[in-house]
Amino acid sequence: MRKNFLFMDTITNKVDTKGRVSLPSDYRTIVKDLSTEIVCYRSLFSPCIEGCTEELLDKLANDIENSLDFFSQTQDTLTNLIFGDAKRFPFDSTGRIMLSEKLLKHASISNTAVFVGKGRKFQIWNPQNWAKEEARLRNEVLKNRPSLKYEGERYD
Amino acid sequence: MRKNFLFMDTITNKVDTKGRVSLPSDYRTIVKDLSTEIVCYRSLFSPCIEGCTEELLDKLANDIENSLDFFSQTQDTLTNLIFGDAKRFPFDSTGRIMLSEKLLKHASISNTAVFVGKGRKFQIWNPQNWAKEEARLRNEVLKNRPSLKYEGERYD
DNA sequence: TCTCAATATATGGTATATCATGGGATTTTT
DNA sequence: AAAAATCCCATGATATACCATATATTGAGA
Repeated sequence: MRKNFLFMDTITNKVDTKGRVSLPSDYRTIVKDLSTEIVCYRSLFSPCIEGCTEELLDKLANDIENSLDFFSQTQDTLTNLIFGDAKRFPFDSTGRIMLSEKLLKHASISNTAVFVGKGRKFQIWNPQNWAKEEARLRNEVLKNRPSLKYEGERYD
Repeated sequence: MRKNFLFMDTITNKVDTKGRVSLPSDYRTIVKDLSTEIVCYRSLFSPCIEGCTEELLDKLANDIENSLDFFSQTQDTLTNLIFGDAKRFPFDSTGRIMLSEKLLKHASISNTAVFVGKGRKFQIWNPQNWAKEEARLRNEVLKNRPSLKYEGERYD
């Protein structure tokens, strides 16, 4: 897995009538040396779209493949949901992608989309929903400061 | 195993009176440099058709052959069933395949087929059945959030 | 610190290419 | 000879590529 690339910052862009949005240029440069597309899917737990490089999903596919769990049930469930939903979104020379109806609906996005960096991934939110969610998250963190455990290999 | 090919997304295509279906173009490009056919077989656990590249089945055969795994006996049985059922389905210049009666019946497909990406594999469902199955899976995931953790990365 | 020019990025609109699908012609199978 | 499978062409819908304009960001000079 390539290191030193992180989706960061929060950027607000317009969605036109055809569903086109400019992918923030910072995000584009992350992918550029590999390809000209990004992968998006409906978040399983939030009303937003999630995005990442195909590289990340490819790694997931590999790990599953090599775990000798070709027939495992849990793998089955999750791979169905993630790969079944994920789709490549190529961006043209002007840097736009065309989000599908399904994705836009899931995130309640119509005119405006907010890109929120999340490290190896990013999310796309409806502006109002993101404002609320961010407030909620900040509040939660203040209340019970969670530990960022490194031994357990969880960084989220 | 070749990198960077993933069956993704969910695509709905028609099955015409002759039994022809367009293999989604994204799926075709995955196979194109190798061949012009895809392998399909009846899913062992769901009322759907499964598809993959011949390459993947080849890898499966190899893995079983070289496995010292204690449970490989079970894997062996399952593999037998798959190889007994699997068949190559060539697609023509317009990208269509003709699924067999046996497969269509197993998945209860008549007019419409839904292609569901699954990483290195994909599935073909009856539309109603897939809708139900997807709902079920999403529900299950929401109830008891399983972790898809591999070497510190989270994919969900 | 401010202003203005230069550059990069975002957005709107239009032309072009691609894909799914229907139908007919040709070949193969039984 | 009949049935089935394969191939090939035509078409409408839709996504993609491209060009043009607007907006924002950056940097230099005062």
